[in-house]
Amino acid sequence: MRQSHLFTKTRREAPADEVAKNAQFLIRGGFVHKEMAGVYSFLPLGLRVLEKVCGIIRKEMKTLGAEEIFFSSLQNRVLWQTTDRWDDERVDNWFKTKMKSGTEVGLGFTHEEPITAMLKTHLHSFRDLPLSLFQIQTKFRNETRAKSGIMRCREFLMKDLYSFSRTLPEHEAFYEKVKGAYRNIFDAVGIGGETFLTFAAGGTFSKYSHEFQTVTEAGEDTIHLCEKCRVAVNEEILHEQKTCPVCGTATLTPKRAVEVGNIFSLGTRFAEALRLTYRDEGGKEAFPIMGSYGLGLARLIGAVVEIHSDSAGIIWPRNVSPFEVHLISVDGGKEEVRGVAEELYRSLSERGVSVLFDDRDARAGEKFADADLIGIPYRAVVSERSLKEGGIELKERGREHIVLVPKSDIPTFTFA
RNA sequence: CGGGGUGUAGUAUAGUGGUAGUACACAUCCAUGGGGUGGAUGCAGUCCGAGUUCGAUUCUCGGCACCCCGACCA
Repeated sequence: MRQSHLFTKTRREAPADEVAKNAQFLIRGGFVHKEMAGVYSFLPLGLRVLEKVCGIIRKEMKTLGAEEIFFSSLQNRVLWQTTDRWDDERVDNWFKTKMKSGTEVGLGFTHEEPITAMLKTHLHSFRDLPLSLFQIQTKFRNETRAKSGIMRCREFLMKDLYSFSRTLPEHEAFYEKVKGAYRNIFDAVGIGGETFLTFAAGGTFSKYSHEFQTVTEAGEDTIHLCEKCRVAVNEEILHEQKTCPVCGTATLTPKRAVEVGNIFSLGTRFAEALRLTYRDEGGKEAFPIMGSYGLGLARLIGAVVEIHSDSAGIIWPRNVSPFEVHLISVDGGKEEVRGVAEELYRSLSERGVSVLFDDRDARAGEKFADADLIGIPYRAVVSERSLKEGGIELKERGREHIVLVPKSDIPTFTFA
């Protein structure tokens, strides 16, 4: 893409009303736009990052055998009354509104109810199980206080996955597989090293639920980390779990962290309340055992920015970068320099390399500063100087080392 | 939800009970062309409402919005 066609502009200064690094860089770079407190829209660069993250998630969901769906945001009040989750006394972060008729509807903050209810139409036999469904969809939560930039929003994208199993061992096996899938996702987006499986408050059907907490000062939870086992205990259950659940040590280090994902065992609570049953091998009526697995996309992106950035801007991990290469033409209007840059842009594009081509009529310093802010991992510079020295300069974002690639290598050059 | 704070141009900020200033951005021009270049000219603003006052962007009250701390976070 030509940067001259990119409608977003970078900003030199961070907005006065953002303190979180993730929001400051994402807004300065033109990735997102703030609509109101806790509500952010995605702009072209941000959307490209989002699509990369979605791609990584979809791949892992596919490996799990989950099928993708896309449910509505508007929710039927009767459904949620059935499970006793409509009352504001029970769930206080609902956004509710009314139809013209006066009938109340809710904006979904999660989707156990509608998905369970839908399956009454499609799930009848043990042969239909196990089954897992996921979506990447907008959730609404009426937070009393939005904070930490894009980390705690009132409207946000969530990947939510729901599993339906016949037996407890079958459920537990899937639950463990999801842990592995989540690990792969965090590794792929570049926060695997800072993200820890964390034991948190369970519920009716299990002693614990599991959270995936990414250690960062921008987080709002406190976890107690066992450095050896690389698992943690959420402070909220520290009164009942004072030691590492894996090795038993009491030497735990408190850390600030953000919950990027969580997984729950739900048992038959929703299936029973909504009367979702199937016929088992013996022809008897049975309830499927459910699990629910969430992953906040904006939080994930926010956490990546918090971890992968320096004073100049973002340093995107390759897998989530909006483009693979930032090609900068420092031509000052000189035809021969521009010609080489255009040739390189065409050559890379033809080979399927995604390139942000800074073809703007701007000075070198401004282009470099923008490139550092936007944070694409590879930077290629074509200039009169580089051509005189023999070719094109290549540099990795976040590193000082520059290599010179001969112009003749352009048609075949690949990034390591 | 409790406590605290802030609303001035597209952005970041200064200031004043009496014509609102600076920087960046933007527009035009000249010079320049490897780390946000120099210069000239131009465009653009006091959150909304009420009150006090001869006069309010400034003071008072109300509203709205935003931020921070805490509580909350199926």
